[in-house]
Amino acid sequence: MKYKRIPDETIRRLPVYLRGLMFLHEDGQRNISISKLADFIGVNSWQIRKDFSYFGEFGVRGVGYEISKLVNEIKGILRLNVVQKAALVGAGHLGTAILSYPGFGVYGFDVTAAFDNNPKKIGKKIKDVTIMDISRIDILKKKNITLGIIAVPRSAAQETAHALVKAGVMGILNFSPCYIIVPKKVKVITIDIAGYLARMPYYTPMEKKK
Amino acid sequence: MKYKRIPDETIRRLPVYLRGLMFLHEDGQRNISISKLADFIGVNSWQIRKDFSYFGEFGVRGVGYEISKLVNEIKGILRLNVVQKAALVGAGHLGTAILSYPGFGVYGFDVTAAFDNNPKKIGKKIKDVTIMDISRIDILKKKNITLGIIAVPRSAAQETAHALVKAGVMGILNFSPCYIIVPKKVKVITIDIAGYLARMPYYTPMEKKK
DNA sequence: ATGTGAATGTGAACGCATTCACAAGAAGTG
DNA sequence: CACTTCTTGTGAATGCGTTCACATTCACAT
Repeated sequence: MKYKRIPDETIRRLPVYLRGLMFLHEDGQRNISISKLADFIGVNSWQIRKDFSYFGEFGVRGVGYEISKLVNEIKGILRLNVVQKAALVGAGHLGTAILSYPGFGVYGFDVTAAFDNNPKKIGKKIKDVTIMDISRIDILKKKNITLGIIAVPRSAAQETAHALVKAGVMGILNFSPCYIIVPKKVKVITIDIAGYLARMPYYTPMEKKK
Repeated sequence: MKYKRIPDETIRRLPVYLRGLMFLHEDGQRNISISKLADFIGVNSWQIRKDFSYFGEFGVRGVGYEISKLVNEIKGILRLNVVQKAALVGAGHLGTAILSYPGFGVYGFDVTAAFDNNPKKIGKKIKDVTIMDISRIDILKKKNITLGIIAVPRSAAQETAHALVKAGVMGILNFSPCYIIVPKKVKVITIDIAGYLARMPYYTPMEKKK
């Protein structure tokens, strides 16, 4: 394999592959061919093969892949083979859903800290995590937490991001529907939940009224 | 303007532009230049201009854009200028968060129905929406609801999708971390919340332990 | 040993989206 | 009215990612 720049799109797809493989493994499957995997997760087989080829040869020609090996390889690439700790800011409805969501654990994440600025919420426990006052955010440094999740109202998003960065966070998952400014070294991924739905009507032309 | 196929990526970005423009309008701004808008939402100015150019000329050369006009144009393209009704399936933590989330209203969506299969939840009200038993999903046809939001556990996602399609839904926003099979005419967008976070460690190399 | 079938891995071709460079148009100034 | 400045709109170039076609490798059967 020659060296080639790895497309961002490939990185975006790796968690999808990983997820599918882990579910298959849970169901008791041990080996799989790419075309079966492709059908299971709904992408093209050549796409998966190409994506893997950037990182090495994980399968055996003519035979297929050992799922557990593949899972470990992808985890290694994404650095998910160690537990990654994350902190949540904003314990509203969305924040609560995030703390209760089992999906993060699947990828090896542990949301181990939560903050809010509403005194009524401070001290409450959601799934083993006690909500702390936002002023105590510096604790992240001590706890060695480098990932932050923003689930605050839009108006507070920028200052929250700033506080997280100051507390040593290197990656931010931002659920506020706005652009936030951070130092270049910090990676931000913004998810505008409603924005995804907003594309839908474009693809689903209205039924005509009869 | 010659006709050109419209890139999917352009459609993906339109809600981002729309969101930014609406917020600026709320703040009292009436006119704007693309470069200002680009700074505000964090993309390149030529990207926005190119995206707009697929649909026509919305601005005045040398002058700029009238925000309200631009908002209407984009809403028109995305078919968001009429209220779009959506139905939620799964009233767990995530479902509750979605029902309470103000962001959908910004784009003109109204989540007007909610379903669950847990008898304990049936009849409860969350933000004016009463949760119904999933068996009553056929009501969507009568109510003319053509968008569905899936917030059920992964194991129930496929059957939920099937039920939604049978009830006449043409677009599905799927929060279950799995691929779901639907007829070709139905548009599915899957959001694996944790999957976004899973990319993060790749971009944020671990700090070395000292 | 040899042939057949099955699956992987990858260079090359292709196509699409981003980026660039510049023409076109509007307003303000002297 | 000429000139400058500002900003939009777009054809063309570039570059990146997807798709293809096929060489490669392994297992198994005979």
